[in-house]
Amino acid sequence: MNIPVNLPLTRKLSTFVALSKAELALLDHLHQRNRFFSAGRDMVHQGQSGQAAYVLMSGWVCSYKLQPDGTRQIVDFQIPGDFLGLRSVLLRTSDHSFEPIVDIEAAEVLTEDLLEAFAQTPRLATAILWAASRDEAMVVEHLVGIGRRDAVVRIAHFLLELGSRLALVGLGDTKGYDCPLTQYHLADALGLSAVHVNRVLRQLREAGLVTFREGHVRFHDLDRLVKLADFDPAYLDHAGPLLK
Amino acid sequence: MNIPVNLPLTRKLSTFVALSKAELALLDHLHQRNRFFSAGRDMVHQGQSGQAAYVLMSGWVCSYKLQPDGTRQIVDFQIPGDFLGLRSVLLRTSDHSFEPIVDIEAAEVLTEDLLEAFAQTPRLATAILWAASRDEAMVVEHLVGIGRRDAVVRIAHFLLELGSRLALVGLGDTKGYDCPLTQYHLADALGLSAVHVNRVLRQLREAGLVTFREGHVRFHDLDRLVKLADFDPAYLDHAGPLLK
DNA sequence: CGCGGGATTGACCATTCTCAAGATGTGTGG
DNA sequence: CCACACATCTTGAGAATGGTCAATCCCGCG
Repeated sequence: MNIPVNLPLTRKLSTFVALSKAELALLDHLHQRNRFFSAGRDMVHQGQSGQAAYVLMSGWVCSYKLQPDGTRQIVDFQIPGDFLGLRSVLLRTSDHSFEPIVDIEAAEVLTEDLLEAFAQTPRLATAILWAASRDEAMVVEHLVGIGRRDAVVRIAHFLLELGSRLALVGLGDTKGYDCPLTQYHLADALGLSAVHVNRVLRQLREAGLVTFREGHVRFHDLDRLVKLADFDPAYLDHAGPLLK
Repeated sequence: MNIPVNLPLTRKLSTFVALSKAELALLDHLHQRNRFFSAGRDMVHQGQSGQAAYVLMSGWVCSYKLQPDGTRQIVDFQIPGDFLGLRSVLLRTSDHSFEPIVDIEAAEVLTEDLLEAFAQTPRLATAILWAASRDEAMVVEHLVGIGRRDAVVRIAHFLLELGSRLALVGLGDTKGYDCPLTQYHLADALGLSAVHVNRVLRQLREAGLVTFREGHVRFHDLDRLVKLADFDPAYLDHAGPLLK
């Protein structure tokens, strides 16, 4: 019996807790029921029916809220290794929609399996709750960004945060990463207009800091970019206590 | 043995679940260790030491994050009946600070007491998790507001949301409510400058919609204000499933 | 070849910010 | 009781960040 350690979720959690063989096997077990969703077609889990959560295996998803006036605000992006609708199991979910940005593969996690896993290994439960708490910290950081950072810093910060998250699951490094988002996605996430996103991206590119183009993000001068964005990945690490 | 039903938390939870005598007593038990904090003096629970949560009994608190450049973003306000640092018990807390806006009274909740209460009455646990989930929904709504609403709608929406929350614990009605916030608080919460907050408040006042003055908020034309702000309290109610 | 989604760019506009000057009110020390 | 410091609120003038509208380009696809 071989235990895959290449699942993105496993990889992510392993960064923070050294998981035992049994725990790895349990995680693997949670990844049995794979499902596929098409880009652009909303996969809304709401209320009664949405008793299941998913772990994103490949592809990108965004969770967003639509305004009465037609504009939308993207609350968060999910990348491989992230949960979708975890809160609808643990707590009760808030009412936003999920839209796959590209075709995705996701493992359906049954509530009962998850709870059983929790009961069997408290360490795994801790690790998963850590992940949930990290998601929350990201939403808060997102709030701060929109409220108190100008467009340039906002976009720089966003690209760096994505990079950190992707690196954690092996989908990026200090050079850059693949990124299927359009400039419209950035605009909806960052509270800007697409036109202005375009202008700021050009500015960052011409300053030799970072390129966002043709599905790739390339860091040209990571140090200067980090300094410009005042990027401190502390809220993503959350290391400390959990390593015990 | 008398069971007080006037605790703000009890009042809040009762709106959504009919609590039994035993559950009411348990809630009462959670409110034994009262503590006081002074306005302006940060009560930061971070990491190791902060194993306790509080239930705010009276007064207002805000949770915020400081930026490297000195500006701050207020993430949320807590009013009587709200938890402070609940996530540091259930999950792991993110790293923002708490500051009492006025002198406050708060009941310290020990982790063990809370977990015991959860074990004894699943219904109470559900109710408390509902409250946590509602807090999260508010942060998301806050994010949407900053990202996609202009200053007038933003402020109108904020004042209405506060009104709804306060009404739930008996501290306000459709006429208005007492509110110790300064215009600087509004600015830091809504991602605006204090000067502009002032101008918008004047505008709302002169339009005969709402007055924010001398520690009071008065709704002059609630219907028109709700319409202007596109205010839909759905995300605050979360009724439905929980009433079963 | 024509169409549609995304990216670009310019010109102009407006919401919101910054700076600055007062006004008002409250608490403290003299 | 007065004077002063300090916090809060107000208002004006000018600047700026970011938005809207509109045209164009590029490219993959049926």
